[in-house]
Amino acid sequence: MRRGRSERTTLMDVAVRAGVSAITVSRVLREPQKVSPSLRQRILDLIEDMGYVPDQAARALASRHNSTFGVLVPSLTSRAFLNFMQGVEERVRDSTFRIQYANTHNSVEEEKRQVRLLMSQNTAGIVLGGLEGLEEVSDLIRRANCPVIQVVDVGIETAATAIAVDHAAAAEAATRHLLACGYRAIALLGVAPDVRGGRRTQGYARVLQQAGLYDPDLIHTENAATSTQMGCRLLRRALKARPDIDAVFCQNDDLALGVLFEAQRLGRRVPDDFGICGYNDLDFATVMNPPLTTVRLPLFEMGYRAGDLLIRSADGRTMERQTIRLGFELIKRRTTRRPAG
Amino acid sequence: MRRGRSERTTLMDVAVRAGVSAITVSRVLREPQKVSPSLRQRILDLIEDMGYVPDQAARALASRHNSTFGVLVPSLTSRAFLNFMQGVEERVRDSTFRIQYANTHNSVEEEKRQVRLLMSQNTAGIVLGGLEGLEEVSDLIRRANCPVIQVVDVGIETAATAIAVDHAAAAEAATRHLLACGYRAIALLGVAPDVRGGRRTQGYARVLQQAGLYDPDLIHTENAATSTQMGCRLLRRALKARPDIDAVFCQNDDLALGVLFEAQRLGRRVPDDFGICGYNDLDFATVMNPPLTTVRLPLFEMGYRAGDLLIRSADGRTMERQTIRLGFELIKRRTTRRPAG
DNA sequence: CTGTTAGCGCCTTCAC
DNA sequence: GTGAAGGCGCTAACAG
Repeated sequence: MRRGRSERTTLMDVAVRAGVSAITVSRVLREPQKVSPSLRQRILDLIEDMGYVPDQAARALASRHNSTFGVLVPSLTSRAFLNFMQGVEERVRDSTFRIQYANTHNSVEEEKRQVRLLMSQNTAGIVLGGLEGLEEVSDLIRRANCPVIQVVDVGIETAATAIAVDHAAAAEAATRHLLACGYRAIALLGVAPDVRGGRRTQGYARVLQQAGLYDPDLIHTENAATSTQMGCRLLRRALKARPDIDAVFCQNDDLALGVLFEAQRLGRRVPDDFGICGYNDLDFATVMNPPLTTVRLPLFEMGYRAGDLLIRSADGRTMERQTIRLGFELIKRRTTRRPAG
Repeated sequence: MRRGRSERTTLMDVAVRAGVSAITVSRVLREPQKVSPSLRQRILDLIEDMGYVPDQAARALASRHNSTFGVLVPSLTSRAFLNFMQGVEERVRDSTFRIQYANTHNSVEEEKRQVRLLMSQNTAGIVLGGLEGLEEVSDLIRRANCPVIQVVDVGIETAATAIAVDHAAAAEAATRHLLACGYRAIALLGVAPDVRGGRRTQGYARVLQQAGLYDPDLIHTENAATSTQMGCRLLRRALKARPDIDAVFCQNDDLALGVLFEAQRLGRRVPDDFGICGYNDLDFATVMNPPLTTVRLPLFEMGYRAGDLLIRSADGRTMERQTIRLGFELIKRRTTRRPAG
C-alpha cells in the first residue's frame, strides 16, 4: 500500500497543466494578491481538480520555517493536562498555526526524544506542558531554534520562557486547611513518578512536620497511571498502615473521587468523620455528593497563555525570556468540615 | 527570539569537522554497520558535541518517507478516546515510529484540514480515531499516499482499512436490558454533534419504538463538550419534560456519573426507583456507589489494532483493504435492577 | 568501507 | 504580474 503508489501531484504538475511556471502556482497559495485574478482562479481550480497538497517537508526545507507547534504533555490519563491542552488549542485555533501533541509518559528519556523530534522537524514552537527532566532538557532547549514555553513550578530556574505555578504552596494551603478543620491524621495519596506531585508532597510534609503530625506511614503512592480505582486502593492501603486516618489530601481529583466512594463504602461520614481534599478542581468536583474541596489551578489559562506566548514570539518579534506566575485557589466545598474557630 | 538565531548545525558541518563527506555522517546515523567502528565513534562524538539534530524535512524530502504517524481524534474531553490513544501508543511505542495527535473538535472541516496537513507532511500513516465527515474525507483518503486506518461504525463503507464497532447494536442491547429490568420511561442523554452518539441514539430509538415506548421528549442532548456536570443538567431537563422517567441511558459514563449524583440528590433510589446505564466502561464505573451498568467497547484494543495495522502496512508490504470488526459487552452492575423473570 | 553525483519539491532572490 | 536560476539539508544510486 505504500511505495508502489502513484506519485503525488507536485507544484510542477499543476504549473505544467496551467501553462505557467512553478513559482506562479506557489504564489497563488502564499501571496495570491501578486497573481492576476483570472489566472489565480484558473490555478485554484486546477489545484482542486488535481488534488494537489503542498509538501510540507519541501516547503519547510526551502523556506526554513514551519507552522506547527508541538505540545508535549507527560500524561494523557490525567485530566489536568487535557484542560491545559484545551487552553492551548483555544488560543491557537484561529491562527495560521496548527498543533500536534505528544505524550512523554512521565519519562525524561521520552521527553528528550520528543523534543529532539520536534526540533528535527523545525517546529515553529514547543510547549513543554509538564517538565520532567529539567536539567537534561535544558541543554536541548538552549539549542532549539524556536521559541519554547515551559510550564514549571515556581522557583525553578528555566532555560526558556516559563509559566510557573506554585504546587508546593498550593499543597501547603490545602494541608493547613485540613488542619484548621480539626483533622489530625492526614494522609497523602498520589502518583509516584509525577514531578509536580513530588512538589505537592513536599508542601504537605512541611506543614505536617511543623504541626508535629508528620508520619511517613501517612504517605501512599503508586507507580501507575492515576485513576479513580487507584484512589480506592490507596485509601485501603493507607488505612491499613494507619487505621486512625481522618482525612486525605489527594494529589488529584480522580483519586479523590475514588476515596469518596471507598470512604462511603467503609461507612465513614464525609465530612464529619472523614475529610477529603482534591487537586485540580475538575468538572465533577462541584456535583459530587458532597461536593469536593479542592485546589484550583488555572489550567486552561496556563495553556492559553502558553499558546499566546508562542504565537507572539513566532510572529517574528524577538521576545525576551520571561516567567509568568499564576496563582492557585483553595475551593472549600463540603468534603471538609467548616474550620474550627 | 526567532529568526535572528544562530543557524542550526547541519550534516555538512559535522562532515567538515570530521574530515569526511556528508554521506558518511548520514550513514553513521542510519546504517552504522557500514562505517568503520573507529570513524563511527569519532563522528558520533562530534555529533554529540556539536548538538547536531537531523532535519526531518530534508530527510523526508530526500528519502520520500517519514516515520511519524498522525492520529486524529474528534475530542479530547471524552475519555473514550484517551483509552483508544493509549492503545495506539502501546503498539507503536517500541517501533521506530513516533505518534503525533491532533484534535478535530467534532468538526468535519477541521478533520479535513488536519488530514490535509498530515498528507502535506508525508506522514507514514494516519489513524482516524473518530470519523466525522465520511464522504468528504474519503476523497482525500483515496489520494493519500500512506496507509489510513479508520475507526467507524459497522455497516459503513470505507475508503480505507477500518476497525468497526457496532454502536447501534450496543445501544440496542443496553436499551433492551433496561426494558428487561422493568423500566418503562427510559430517557437518553447525549452530546449533540457526536457522530457515534447519533448511531447509539438510533439503536435506542429503534428498541423503544418496537416496545411502543418511544417519545422524543425522552431524548436530551447538548451541543457542548461532555462532562459530569452536563449529566446533571440533562437529567434535570429530562425530568422537567417527562417527570415519570424511571431510567436513563447515557451516551457516556461521564454523563452517567453526573446522573447518579443528581438522582441521589433528588432522592431517587438507584437502582430500585431509577436505573442508569452508561457507555464505555470507564475506570470509575466499577467503584461508584452503586457500580455502573455500562457498555464496554474494546477501546484500548481498537487503538492497539490500529497501530498494528499501520506498522504492518508501513513496513512496505502491500496490504489489502480490510475491515476488522470488534464486539461490545454489556456489563450489568448495580445501577440497574436485576432483570425480571 | 567511503565518496561522487544528482535530485527530492519548494521557496528565495533577482530579473524582466 | 511573471519567470529563471539556484539552493535548502539530506539521501539514493552508483562508483571505486
